[in-house]
Amino acid sequence: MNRTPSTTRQVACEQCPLRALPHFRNFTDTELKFVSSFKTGELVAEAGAVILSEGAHSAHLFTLLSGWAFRYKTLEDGRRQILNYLVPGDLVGLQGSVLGEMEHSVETLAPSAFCIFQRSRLPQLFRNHPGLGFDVTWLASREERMLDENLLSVGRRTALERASYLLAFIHERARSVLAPPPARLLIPITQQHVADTLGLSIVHTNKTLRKLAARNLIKWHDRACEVLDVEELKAIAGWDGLPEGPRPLI
Amino acid sequence: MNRTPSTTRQVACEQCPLRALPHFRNFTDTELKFVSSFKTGELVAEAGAVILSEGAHSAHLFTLLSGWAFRYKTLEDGRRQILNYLVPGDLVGLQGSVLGEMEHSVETLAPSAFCIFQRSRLPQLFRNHPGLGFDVTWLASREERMLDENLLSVGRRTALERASYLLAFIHERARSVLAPPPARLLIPITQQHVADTLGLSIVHTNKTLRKLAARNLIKWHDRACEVLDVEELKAIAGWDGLPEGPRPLI
DNA sequence: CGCGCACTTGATAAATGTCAATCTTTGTGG
DNA sequence: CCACAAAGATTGACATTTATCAAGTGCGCG
Repeated sequence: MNRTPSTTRQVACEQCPLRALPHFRNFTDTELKFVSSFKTGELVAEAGAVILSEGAHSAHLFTLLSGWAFRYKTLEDGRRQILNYLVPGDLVGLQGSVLGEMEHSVETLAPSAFCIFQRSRLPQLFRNHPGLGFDVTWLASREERMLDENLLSVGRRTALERASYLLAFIHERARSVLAPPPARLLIPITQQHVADTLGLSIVHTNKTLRKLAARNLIKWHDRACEVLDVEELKAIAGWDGLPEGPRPLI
Repeated sequence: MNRTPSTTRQVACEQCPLRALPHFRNFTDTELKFVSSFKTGELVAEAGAVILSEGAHSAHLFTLLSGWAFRYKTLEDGRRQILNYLVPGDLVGLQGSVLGEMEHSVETLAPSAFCIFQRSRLPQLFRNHPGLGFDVTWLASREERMLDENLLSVGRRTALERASYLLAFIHERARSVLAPPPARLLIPITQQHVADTLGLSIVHTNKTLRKLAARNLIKWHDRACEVLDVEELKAIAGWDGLPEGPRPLI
């Protein structure tokens, strides 16, 4: 789970395939130019790579360009809580700005590429591009809303509701950043990931997922989950879905 | 639980008693002047007042000036999850910026006063005072870190650990914004609040709190909790405490 | 081929929830 | 000043959910 990632050359933001999606708001040329200069490189990693590590200092912020990853924290005895998942376009590492030391880790779920930004240039971003500064805040606020919902889920939903919410949630997030919606969307997670997100044991998670599968709402593949009926999952969880207008991409 | 709050006249930020505390970073005169003009009024409310309501549109941001409050979400059938607590200096309402509609509610726990800001003037803040813009992001990021820890707690800590963490957490936060540390600090919550924060039933919460009381770590008063031994609570939870450097106050 | 990892499953244990009373404190009205 | 109501806290008995333990299956890969 700790293979070394590698850094490669930069691809210009102006040609970023993500940016073309309707999901992301249009940037002005000036903004785009700055973001492009803000980006200092790319990080390519295979599945299971730890990109950021709890307790470590990191000089970087990352935006997931392609692939899948997740944020998590652990207790001393190894208990792990997954906090959220990253889909392409998600910015991560901002939390470290508060004191420089990361309080959570980030690990990839699949081969992934990240854009690398220098944390030290953030003040410059705020100074020269107030609109982008606002966007960063907007993204932080959006992450907070997702955490609120996850907390509600773990604290107050039943095991079946939690699992339904989680899979619907990830599915919706991934859908929104996939160019041509693929025929089948396989979420590359194991049941251990699901368990660590829901705050359940792996055995109980398995039994819960089987119930969803028995109702034809999901299909479990090897190390991957396919959502067959998002609407029914959302209904079980009592969740309305993500309020999605276009969002900034930094 | 729904008494009408009332709005009163403004008190200048330059004389804000909070700002004098070492806990808050110093602002330049220009920054202070802007913040003061950014503030358009004050909201005074008694205990149990709903300041922001899930689903509603709010044109305002609030900073808690004095008192206590909490953020929460509810499911349709009434299950409630408390997301975090507000102590003086905390900014709330930013989340609504993402789409205008609040996705959580805010309610007071004690007689409280809030500074009122116009959400519509946020862009001006970012444009004219990049440092303050960065501060807003910093605050959002800090809130996210607290949520991460709460989520870890609810998802992976045992009932006793959760209760220990929560009380130590609230106690530390309140301590840091109290001018002369008072001899006794009474946290004005009911066991129902604790239950809704920890994701436990009220009965089990009661039994858990009694264990902590039996060990002389806390003392439960009428509608209030007094922490007697923070360090031991932190040890039980395996929590290191808040990394507290000075923070901005907006 | 055999090992490791993910996934399954049944039996049992432990944690937590629900129900139903009781008790205490506080506030209110007579 | 007392009676009473309401809200919060407490407790025991019991039900349900979830965790743990222990095996097994199947598949991919060296």
